[in-house]
Amino acid sequence: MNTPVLAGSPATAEVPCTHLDTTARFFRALADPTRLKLLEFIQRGERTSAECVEHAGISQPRVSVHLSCLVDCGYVSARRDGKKLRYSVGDPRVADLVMLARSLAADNAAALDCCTRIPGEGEQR
Amino acid sequence: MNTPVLAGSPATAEVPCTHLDTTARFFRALADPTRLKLLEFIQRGERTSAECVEHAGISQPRVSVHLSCLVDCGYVSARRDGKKLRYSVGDPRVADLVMLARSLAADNAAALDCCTRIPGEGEQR
DNA sequence: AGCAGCTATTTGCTTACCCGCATAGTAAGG
DNA sequence: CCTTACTATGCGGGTAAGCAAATAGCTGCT
Repeated sequence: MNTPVLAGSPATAEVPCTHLDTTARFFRALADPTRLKLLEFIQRGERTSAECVEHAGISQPRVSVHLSCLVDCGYVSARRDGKKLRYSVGDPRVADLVMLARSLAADNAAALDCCTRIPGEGEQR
Repeated sequence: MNTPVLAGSPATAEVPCTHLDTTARFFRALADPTRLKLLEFIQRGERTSAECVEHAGISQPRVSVHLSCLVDCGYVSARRDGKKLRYSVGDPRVADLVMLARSLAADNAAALDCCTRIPGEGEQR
């Protein structure tokens, strides 16, 4: 399967890592443009999967995985409505977090662009 | 997809999609336990690279890269003091962000753990 | 039950990014 | 200058995680 974010850490598997590891995973869930897009989309109103698929512009399976991840991580909740599932954001702190991040990111947009690639090794294709 | 990000009103307004990539990158910078650890370390007081290396417990080159990333992303700023560079956190919003994330992550720790695991019982690949 | 629509999982490939080790570059001080 | 201390970059390897496409599994309606 392909649970998007989060999988076992490389060298730090069973370390009594306090919140660091958890928080890092938490952030990683938001570190993907697609999930971020979906989250903000759902934030603006309850959405069905189909709407999410269309909004995200990627395949349904991918969206399904991303949504599952967001649900698992507690960002959004799912509710069945007939044949469909409807997703919504339950925790108001999520909005705060995103807003705060957007504010900071906007202020450092130029620098962030510069930081696109950390090491700067072979890339391209 | 690579939009240059046009900085709009931070804490207000509608949300264009422009910032998505930038914000994702912003979160990605915090999606690593090591960087998170360094950030919180620096948050508690100005630190030299050497102190960061010792605190992080990884090689100096790695720490250098992580610190560069944090600086590039605007989380911390560097100041030269004699031969050394001293790092500190300038923006109070950083602390807010981390605290908010920790709060949310703590509440969803179980779910996050679940998302961490690989679905199949056995091995992955 | 059987069909149709919606959602989740599997497979295979590719890229991103973590690490340590070795080394190159640069700013201070003698 | 030249040396030394500090910081940054290059290389190679390994793992996580992204995507598309095909497919399996549910759920509700007729």
